[in-house]
Amino acid sequence: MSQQRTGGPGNTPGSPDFPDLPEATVARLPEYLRALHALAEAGHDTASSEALAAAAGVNSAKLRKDLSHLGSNGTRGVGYNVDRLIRQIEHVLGLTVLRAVALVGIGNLGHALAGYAGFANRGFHIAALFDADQELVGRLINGLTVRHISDLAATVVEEKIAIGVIATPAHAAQAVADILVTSGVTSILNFAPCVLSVPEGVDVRKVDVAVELQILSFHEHRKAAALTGAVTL
Amino acid sequence: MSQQRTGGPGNTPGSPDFPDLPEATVARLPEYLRALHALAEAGHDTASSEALAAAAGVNSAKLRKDLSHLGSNGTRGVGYNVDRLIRQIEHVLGLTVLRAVALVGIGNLGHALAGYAGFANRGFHIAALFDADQELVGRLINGLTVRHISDLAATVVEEKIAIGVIATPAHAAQAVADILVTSGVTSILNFAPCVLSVPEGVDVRKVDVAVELQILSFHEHRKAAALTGAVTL
DNA sequence: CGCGATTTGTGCACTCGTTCACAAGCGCAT
DNA sequence: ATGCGCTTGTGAACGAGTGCACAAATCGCG
Ligand SMILES: NC(=O)c1ccc[n+]([C@@H]2O[C@H](COP(=O)([O-])OP(=O)(O)OC[C@H]3O[C@@H](n4cnc5c(N)ncnc54)[C@H](O)[C@@H]3O)[C@@H](O)[C@H]2O)c1
Ligand SMILES: NC(=O)c1ccc[n+]([C@@H]2O[C@H](COP(=O)([O-])OP(=O)(O)OC[C@H]3O[C@@H](n4cnc5c(N)ncnc54)[C@H](O)[C@@H]3O)[C@@H](O)[C@H]2O)c1
Repeated sequence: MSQQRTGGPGNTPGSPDFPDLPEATVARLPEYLRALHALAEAGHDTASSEALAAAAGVNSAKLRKDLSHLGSNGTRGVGYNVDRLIRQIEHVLGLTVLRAVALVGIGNLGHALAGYAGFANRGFHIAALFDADQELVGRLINGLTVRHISDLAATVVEEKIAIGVIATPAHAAQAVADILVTSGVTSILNFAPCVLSVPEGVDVRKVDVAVELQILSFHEHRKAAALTGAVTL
Repeated sequence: MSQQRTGGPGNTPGSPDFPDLPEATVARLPEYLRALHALAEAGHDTASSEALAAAAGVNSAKLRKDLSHLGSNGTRGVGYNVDRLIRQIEHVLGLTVLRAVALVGIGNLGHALAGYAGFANRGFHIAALFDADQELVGRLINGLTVRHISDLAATVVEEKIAIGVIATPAHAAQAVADILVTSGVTSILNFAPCVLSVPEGVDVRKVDVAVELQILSFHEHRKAAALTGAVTL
């Protein structure tokens, strides 16, 4: 029943330190962060909303409004201080601590994720790998030993893991989610094509490649129809 | 500059055959499709909006409204005919033809995608693999030979490929996108963490795992703040 | 020190999406 | 045939998100 967005019990409408942002804004902050890192690397130490918006692929008015939600960070007539804004966004996203992640299901996709360098640069540390297959348990992947799923609970506590990634087949995903939640994980990223049911207070996000392709397919279909339609006109 | 959503030139507001759906609805149809397949496999040949909504992880009113956009497909007092609805949604999404996909960048992630069985069941066929690395070119992966990126244009035409998937490092993604577009691809799924600039008429969708984790991180941070806040209260 | 060029922050109008609540429609049992 | 219970389809109210357009603020320069 319960799924995705879950407000806390008290549902703090906006603590002093924490301006509780619109969800759409939250979803774009990581993009801004990436764009800012790119600009910083390119030597800019200041960036206008126009420049930053272009780098992040959004409209500049939207970017300014988004940033205004985290307080005034820019200087009129000048733009935003790149380093300062990076720190600001990282603070808001809770990326000042390196977050430990558990990866469950070390198959095709799990292997790729385990070997992905892009996590470390973006605030995450894969702390442990799990699988149910005894063939895999004990194997070393990218410096980490695959552990049996039955060790998950202990490891989650030990390594202070709050985020779990599910890369198992769909039929196993709910069971894995239950284990994760029971072990104390409160955020899940699910690659299996299925709906997960989790208690309130646990956040779930889903990545489904086939869904993305199907959305593209729809637009392909529409474009083709528009074309043949134009011909018959 | 131009990016994502691009209406056709004539911008058909809604052809007779094609009710041009709200984008939010389009994004959910694949979920409904998956849920329907699951129900069909479980032996149901009819499903109420309530049941289907639960299986797809949405609210039933939303589901009914979404489906009403593709015409009346249900029977009052009974529900939806599962098989009929599957066909209907597949038709709307343009999944009645098996769509050919080109995969570019056969590294860590590309390997996983190339070996993914989940595409075939959901309307897609990986028609060709490309990489710039001569070491990889010629290698056989899951029954497909990796070709050099310079062969892309010819292959796209030959195999009638309209969708490209980019799984190269970010610094190569724009160049690859340009090649894809020049070759005639009109839809791109981008796994590289960067913004792509494409001409109008080309659709781009992006999957960024780190972004998903960062959004989860935000909510983790918020949950933690709410908790410590409650303690000090 | 004042002025013009520039860029932020935001009020406002608008579009898009969600949810409620219920009338209309359907099948079944009697 | 008629009525009853169930479920769809949808009008209407609401809420979230977007984009425009401009006033307020800052800087550099003369
Ligand atoms: N391979 C891809 O590129 C890709 C792309 C998109 C989505 N996915 C999805 O990701 C998931 C994994 O895909 P894959 O190709 O890696 O599959 P896979 O079969 O290669 O790997 C699945 C792994 O999960 C393990 N597993 C099974 N049950 C388990 C359990 N109860 N606890 C712990 N581990 C368990 C298996 O031992 C196996 O190692 C699937 O749901 C798939 O649909 C994969
Ligand atoms: N590995 C993951 O799990 C993962 C997860 C999320 C996102 N990503 C993203 O996906 C992309 C690929 O990741 P990866 O881990 O597979 O990297 P990788 O380095 O293992 O593979 C990249 C491949 O792209 C090829 N390539 C480079 N330039 C090319 C060009 N111009 N034309 C064609 N091919 C070219 C390389 O030869 C290599 O084979 C990256 O952008 C990464 O950020 C990866």
